[in-house]
Amino acid sequence: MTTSKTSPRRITQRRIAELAGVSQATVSLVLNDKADGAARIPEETRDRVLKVLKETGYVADPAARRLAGVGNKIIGVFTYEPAFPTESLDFYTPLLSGIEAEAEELGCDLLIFTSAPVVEGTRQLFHQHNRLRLADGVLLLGREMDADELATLVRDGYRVVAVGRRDAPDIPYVGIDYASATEALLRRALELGHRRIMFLTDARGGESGADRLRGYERALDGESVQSVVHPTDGGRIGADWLAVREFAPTLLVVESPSVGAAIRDQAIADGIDVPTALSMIVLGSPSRVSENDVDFTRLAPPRAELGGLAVSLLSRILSDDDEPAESELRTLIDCAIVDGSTLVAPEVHA
Amino acid sequence: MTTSKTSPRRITQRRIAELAGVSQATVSLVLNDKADGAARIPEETRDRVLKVLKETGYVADPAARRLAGVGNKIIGVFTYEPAFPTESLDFYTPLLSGIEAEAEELGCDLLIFTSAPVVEGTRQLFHQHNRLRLADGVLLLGREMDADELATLVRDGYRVVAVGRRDAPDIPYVGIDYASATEALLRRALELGHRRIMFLTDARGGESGADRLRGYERALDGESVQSVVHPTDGGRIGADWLAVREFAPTLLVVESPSVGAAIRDQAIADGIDVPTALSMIVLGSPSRVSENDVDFTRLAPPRAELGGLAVSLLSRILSDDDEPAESELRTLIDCAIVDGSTLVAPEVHA
DNA sequence: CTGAAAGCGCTTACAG
DNA sequence: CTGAAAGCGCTTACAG
Repeated sequence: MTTSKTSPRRITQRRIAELAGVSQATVSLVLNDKADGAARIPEETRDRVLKVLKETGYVADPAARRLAGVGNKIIGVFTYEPAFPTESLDFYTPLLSGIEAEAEELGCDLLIFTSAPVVEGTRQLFHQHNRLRLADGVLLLGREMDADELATLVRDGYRVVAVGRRDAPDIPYVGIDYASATEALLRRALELGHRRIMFLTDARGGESGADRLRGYERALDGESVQSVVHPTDGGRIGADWLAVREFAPTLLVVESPSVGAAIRDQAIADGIDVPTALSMIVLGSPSRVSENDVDFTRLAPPRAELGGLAVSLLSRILSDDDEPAESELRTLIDCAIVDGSTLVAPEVHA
Repeated sequence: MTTSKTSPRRITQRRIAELAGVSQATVSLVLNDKADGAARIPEETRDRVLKVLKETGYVADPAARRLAGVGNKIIGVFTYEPAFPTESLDFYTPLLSGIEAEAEELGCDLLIFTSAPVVEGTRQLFHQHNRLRLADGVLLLGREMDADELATLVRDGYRVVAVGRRDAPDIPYVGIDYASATEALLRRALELGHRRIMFLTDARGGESGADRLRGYERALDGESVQSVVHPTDGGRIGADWLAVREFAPTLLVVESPSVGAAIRDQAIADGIDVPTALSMIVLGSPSRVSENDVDFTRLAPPRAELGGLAVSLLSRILSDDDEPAESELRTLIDCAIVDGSTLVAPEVHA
């Protein structure tokens, strides 16, 4: 009768009720501070229940609470690529850091959907036995996301927030205003006199890549500039460098920090001085700054802040009393610019 | 009647049953492949249900499953310090990487208990509303853990595995055999002729710190060696370095990689060459190796592997058909030694 | 072979 | 002020 296949008969509200000599419902009421309103529980009873609660160290079964229809303060985190391998670390770690801090602040736990099977390098959100429902809401992280999948999520009533701007309609996000920052940085270069510019873009850039490209184009629009946009997958730096040499720009704009560093090494090796012979701008920052990094003139996206903001947006979406206005559902935050040492005026040729 | 305060009336087994023209129980049976044994469901019915299941993209509510008593493939992860801030990153990241990979392999999600309030730098495991119960089992990560708390966990029937050796009885763990590795490394130094040795220990070392100290002492036992053990909190490197200068060892053993790097900088600044004037051994590795790191002779704990092993031990503990033997519940794995460039024979003085 | 029913532990109207 | 009861969505004996 008292046996159980699971743990040594864990404690329930019914047991607490027995111990305190009240009904199980009363325990629930006390536990959830619903003791005001219609149901006023006398101080004395309340204290008795509270005492037993303390003594036993009881906590309500989250699964049961959830089933009974209350939120359980769990924020799902779905990363489109595995989050902790070293390759992804630079991208995800600062985000997760901000997410963790804000979740802690709000008293939320984080459910990381590692079970989603990886197909062709990308995690599949909807798989049999997915535990999406367990979370009150879900944060979506990744460079690229399938628009149809996002639409399905929203249609099925999941509360989600994407980290990073999304083209897909109806999906709330917090993103970084890469377009403006890129444009501002490029204008600075134009003012210095650069008129021959090459942009080494990241092949798998997603929306944020598109934004950076847009900023680049906006800055150059109407200026008489020789410009080439060259996509790279970061895998064949040698070939990329050859393309750079061939075009011979005075300014090289590189999307990815790691590609930027590799290209600069190539330049040095080829006897081309950066920045005197070739200025460089990088549209991002390595997450872990090591002392010996080149001090690139670059964009410094506030990723930790972004993660935190995504959590708080999601939590407001989930709240009853603080729902965000329509305009707050899709916002961009400013991207800092770091005045590094790799952007100078081009050498003047006769 | 069809309204709901939550999502747009999410789909349930009852709905699936209606659609397929069977009973709700049959849907559950098909879903869980319990269609053999006593209840044989005809292929035709089964297919019909399966078809509807596919079409609707139905997945069972994990909270309800959990409440009904089935495991839900969620592994809880409790970190005694916040996991993602930069300070903790070196310690937690490789562990999480291994944990993530193995969880993915097993089809498990990870529930990170970020909601646990931080008191004096340490997260409190048992707080009101903790969601420990939601996980099938819990992984415990951290340098130091409260023995009483661990005992409570086990007593309350939680299935847990600690990452790192624990003194507390009855608690399963996977740890690293720091004692043997430290001993082996020190013996190597002794063979080279070192007889004046200083050990800069980490103040908050926990069990693994104790193991390293034990290995150190075992190596020196019976040898005629001048030895000093000096604890540091890593905060006052200047003072630590003064202590080193005063004792003037030929070999300095440093527990923490970051302290090791800082001390070496001090040595260089003071004109003391490493390793000719002072050999150094570090009893750990920085998680992120950057090119310009000193190539310390050191221990290289396989942390990612450790994380993965902890997950698989936990999953075996949770399984019905593959429960680990008593002896497998508490195991240590070997720690690699890296032959760096900072350990050489001491200079011979007259 | 399949359906009706109990039960998992909670929350929350609804009666007393 | 408090208790009895319904219901959340499942799983799993137990009857037909």
